[in-house]
Amino acid sequence: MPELPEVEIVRRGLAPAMEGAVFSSVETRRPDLRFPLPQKFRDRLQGTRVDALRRRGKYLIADLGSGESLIMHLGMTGRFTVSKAAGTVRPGDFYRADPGDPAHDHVSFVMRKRRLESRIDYNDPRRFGFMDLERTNGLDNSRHLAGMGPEPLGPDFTPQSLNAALSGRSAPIKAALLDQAVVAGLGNIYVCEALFRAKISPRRQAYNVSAAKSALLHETIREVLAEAIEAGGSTLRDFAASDGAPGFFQDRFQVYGREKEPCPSCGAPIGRLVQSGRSTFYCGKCQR
DNA sequence: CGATTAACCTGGAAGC
DNA sequence: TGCTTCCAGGTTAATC
Repeated sequence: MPELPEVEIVRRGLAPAMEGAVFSSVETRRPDLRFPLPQKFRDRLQGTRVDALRRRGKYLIADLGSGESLIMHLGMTGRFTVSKAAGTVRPGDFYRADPGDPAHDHVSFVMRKRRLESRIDYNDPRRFGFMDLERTNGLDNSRHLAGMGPEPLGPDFTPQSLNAALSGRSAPIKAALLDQAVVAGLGNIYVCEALFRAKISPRRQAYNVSAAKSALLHETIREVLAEAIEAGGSTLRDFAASDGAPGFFQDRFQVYGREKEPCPSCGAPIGRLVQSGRSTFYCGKCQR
């Protein structure tokens, strides 16, 4: 579920509980998620302060006072929920909207900032998510972040940089945009939406996207991501902000999940095809 | 080297 | 109702 907008919504929800707070308790209920949890995971977190919680593509990164960073990825079904810690709550305060299946609460943190305690639960049924610890220094070259493309909402993502990244590639533009090395943070939904807005066929080979179309695509990528963040992300099945609130951008999808419905631009039925094993939704008439 | 596919894992929806 | 099959927001190791 989580592409860049959803991860950004999660970051904004976790930041008040995590930034400036210390891990007072770390509980793991299994040794691994997608990968084994790092060695001495609890020891390296407990008592450590979080200086900042940031996002890089679909990754969440908590920079710690210890000189390490906690890297978190939500995979497909990862979800963080923030609630007040047991013990500090008053009766009726312990409200956790839609907690999901507790069988999949794999990691829990208790964060303490002065006298305020927050409980953070990580729930992930499919366990495609992971957590890792790396030195903050040189993090951009760590195994998870090395080779990652520019942040689409940042200054390094320009019409020229996108055009250059696409120029050497013969893969379909759909596949190229899913490659995190081209631009960070896009997933299946927002690639479909951005290509529709730019009226580019998902089948077109990346190097055949003209400079003018690259510039338009650059604009539609930023536009669709910014609008999605503004709407609180997209909730298809199980995405929710860390306070349990759903997103609303799914109501504004123009093509994603709308096979056979009329194209909002020309009225022709929306098509679906499978590219690199994933569904692509598009308008065969508008997108060339 | 770049591109495509299979696999990781579970749950929900659709089909029979 | 119950069983089977298909599909899902992501990444990556293996194969072409």
